[in-house]
Amino acid sequence: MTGSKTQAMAVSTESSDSRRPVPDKRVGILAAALRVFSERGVNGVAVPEIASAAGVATGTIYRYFESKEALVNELYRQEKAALHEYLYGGLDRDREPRAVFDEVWDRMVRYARERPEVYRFIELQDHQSYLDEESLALQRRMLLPMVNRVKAMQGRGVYRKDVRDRVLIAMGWGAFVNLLKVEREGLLTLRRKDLLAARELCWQLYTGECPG
Amino acid sequence: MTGSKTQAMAVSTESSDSRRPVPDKRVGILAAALRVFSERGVNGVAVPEIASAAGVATGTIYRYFESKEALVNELYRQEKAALHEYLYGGLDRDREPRAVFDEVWDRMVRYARERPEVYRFIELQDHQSYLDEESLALQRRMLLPMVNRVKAMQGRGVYRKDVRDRVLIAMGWGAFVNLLKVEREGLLTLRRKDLLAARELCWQLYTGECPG
Amino acid sequence: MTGSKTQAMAVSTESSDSRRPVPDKRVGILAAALRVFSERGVNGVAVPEIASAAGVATGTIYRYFESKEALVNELYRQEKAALHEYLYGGLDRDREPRAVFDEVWDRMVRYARERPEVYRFIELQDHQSYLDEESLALQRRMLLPMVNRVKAMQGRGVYRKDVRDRVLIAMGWGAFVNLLKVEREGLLTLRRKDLLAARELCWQLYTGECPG
Amino acid sequence: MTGSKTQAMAVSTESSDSRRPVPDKRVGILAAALRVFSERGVNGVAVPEIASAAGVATGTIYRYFESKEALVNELYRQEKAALHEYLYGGLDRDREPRAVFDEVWDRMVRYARERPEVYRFIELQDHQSYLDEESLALQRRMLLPMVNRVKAMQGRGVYRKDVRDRVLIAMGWGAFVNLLKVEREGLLTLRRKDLLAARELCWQLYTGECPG
DNA sequence: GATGAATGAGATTTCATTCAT
DNA sequence: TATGAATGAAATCTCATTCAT
Repeated sequence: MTGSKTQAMAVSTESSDSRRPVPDKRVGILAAALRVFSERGVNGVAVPEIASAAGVATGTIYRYFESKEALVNELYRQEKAALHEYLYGGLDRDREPRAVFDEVWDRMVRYARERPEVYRFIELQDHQSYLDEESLALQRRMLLPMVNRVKAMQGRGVYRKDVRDRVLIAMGWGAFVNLLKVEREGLLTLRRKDLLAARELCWQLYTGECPG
Repeated sequence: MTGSKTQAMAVSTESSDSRRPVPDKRVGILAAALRVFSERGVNGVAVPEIASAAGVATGTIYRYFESKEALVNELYRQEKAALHEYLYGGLDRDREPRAVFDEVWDRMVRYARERPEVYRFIELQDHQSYLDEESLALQRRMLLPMVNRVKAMQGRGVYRKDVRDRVLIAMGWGAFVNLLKVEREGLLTLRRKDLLAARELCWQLYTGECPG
Repeated sequence: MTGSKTQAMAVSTESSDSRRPVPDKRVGILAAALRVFSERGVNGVAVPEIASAAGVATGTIYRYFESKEALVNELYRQEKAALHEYLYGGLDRDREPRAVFDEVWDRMVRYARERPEVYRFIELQDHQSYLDEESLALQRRMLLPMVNRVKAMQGRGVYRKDVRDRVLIAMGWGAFVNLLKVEREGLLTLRRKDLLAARELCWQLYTGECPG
Repeated sequence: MTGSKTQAMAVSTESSDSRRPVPDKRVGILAAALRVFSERGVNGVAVPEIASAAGVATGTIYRYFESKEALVNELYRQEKAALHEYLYGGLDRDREPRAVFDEVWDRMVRYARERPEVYRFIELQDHQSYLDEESLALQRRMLLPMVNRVKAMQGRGVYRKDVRDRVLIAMGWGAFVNLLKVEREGLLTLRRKDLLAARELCWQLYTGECPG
């Protein structure tokens, strides 16, 4: 973990010594839970449904997780961390601000396309009552690097200073996430052009630059 | 009781001296439901909890609503319509675009301060499975005037044209709503200055204008 | 009550001194209860439904009857007694046995046509758990005159002696009542001819006579 | 699928050595439901009571039946079919009409002795509102062979022709069933002699023959 | 007396969790 | 270890009865 190859390390650790063609029941359960939770909410899904979505018996869930609540928390933390890693992992923060911004935005879009359930799940409101202190702490911890990045950019005169860092972040994130939500609800189909325009918009929102 | 007064009596008794002194049990139930739903989600609240929040017995809920589902739909439609009315009711759309924009934004903020549960409830994801066709139709119908307004502004060269109307709306609304959500989660406290800055930001987002 | 004009007496008592165009709420409630009970069973009807069928408020039921159970018992006793009176009241038992038999049978049929709900209600099984000791006693008491009549007819060599009185009665009554039930279920429509044939059959059942 | 053994194996495993040693929870629930329904009516019994009569937990009922209504229908169809099979199964209809009649009657009596709850349950009125189209169709279908038998006997000059087939059946069945009902109500105890006499009576009812 | 909204105990049904196999 | 039937507490909904007007 000392070097720069975080991702590579992770991969080699993963594949370790024995061929693991079956990605472990625990993983399958979490994946299935993510799928059904993102569709119908945490409270809207019964444990046996998670089990059958995962192709295991109900009881098996309880061999891997103490309770539904524990499963929800674990899933939340895993997906939150994975998203964070996907967005910021191996990011070269020394490049041009705009390039870094575009890279992160593109990763956000790519992730939304690859694993749309993740955003749905993370933005769910109805798991709030399930989340334990550790999950809430993670939530806050994950925010910090973003805040620091924005602060730094403001300090360097790249991002606008007339709006507080957290306000900028909240609005930028909300704009992006709601775009996905609206598309998911079928009110809008996002084409390549739209996404580029939205990226541009967001950049202007952060920096205060004008179009054109 | 011999003359014509019977009716008059009844009427005068009815309207008495104050506006709606009895707020009606139905109204109380809806208000209580809004409160508890916005806190723990629709699936997270049992009917007896709604009842006790409303100060009535469980059975009373069912005198006013066919089922929990019917209650959720009615509440959704009521709040959606009330919000819409609050934001756009009596709005003078012929004033300066910026003045109209500011007015709507200020109403959004004011409503969020007066009735914070409404945004929480309306933005909940977990009532989606409860919503019937009528509610979904309302959802779509409510969007139209907004789209038309944006289209008109784009046509008049006020709002930027390089971003599709629905994309603009989705991002603007998402930015605002997430600001509230983040505040609610305790990650941020919005001061007067922040809200004005956010308004400015959003205007720039719509128009493409530059700060300063 | 000393004379023979029982019926006339009853009528004159009924109309007494004041015009009673409204036949008393109590009577209306019992009538409505009979109607709905006979259709959906005692357990299948809620008290407010009885009330609305009677055109009174729910609470009014409880001004006239202590409970649903009390209402059921009263209705049962009233209808059982009324049926008994209709079938045997003022019957001249000294006429030809066959004439008496035909008369009773015809009354049974007439009553079934005039007030079909009565048979349905009385033959219901699901009020058994509601019936109190008094109702059960009436049930037994009502049987006695029939048993005595059959015994007398057996003694006079009119009805067959090779079958016990109560067996004869049970079978005759069951045959008649099931005929009505089957018609009610829509499996059969009883024409005049069928009813005469059934009467003949029943007479032969009681007496052992042959057709023709 | 190369050999024939797969199936053969399965079969021999299936039938093993003893006749259905495990009477299956489903069967137990149906049996318990029959018992309690026949005593207090379908509407008079709550699901937990069925459960405790069956020696299972309440929730278990719902693993085997979709709803109380589904349970009632299944039970109804099962018992109706079983009764029909018991009465007519393997019957040699080519024997003397009287012998066939006696055989069926005796089976009716035997079944009433072995499983008295079946008649009680089937003749209940208060499950009518529960019965679905399939059950009602079965009801009608089950009647047909009886009607055909009676028609045939009338054609052969065995049963009387002056009474319509369905009227004969309704009266005969009603006579029998009410005999049982009266006995169950404690108004009568049926001895062997009574049952033989009743059988004779019923035969005469069908044929028009005279006693002696 | 009459009303019918309100009540809350009880009915039906669901579901997180356990446990015998 | 995995299974999935079984469990019973809790959820949704009904209804006999009460009581303020």
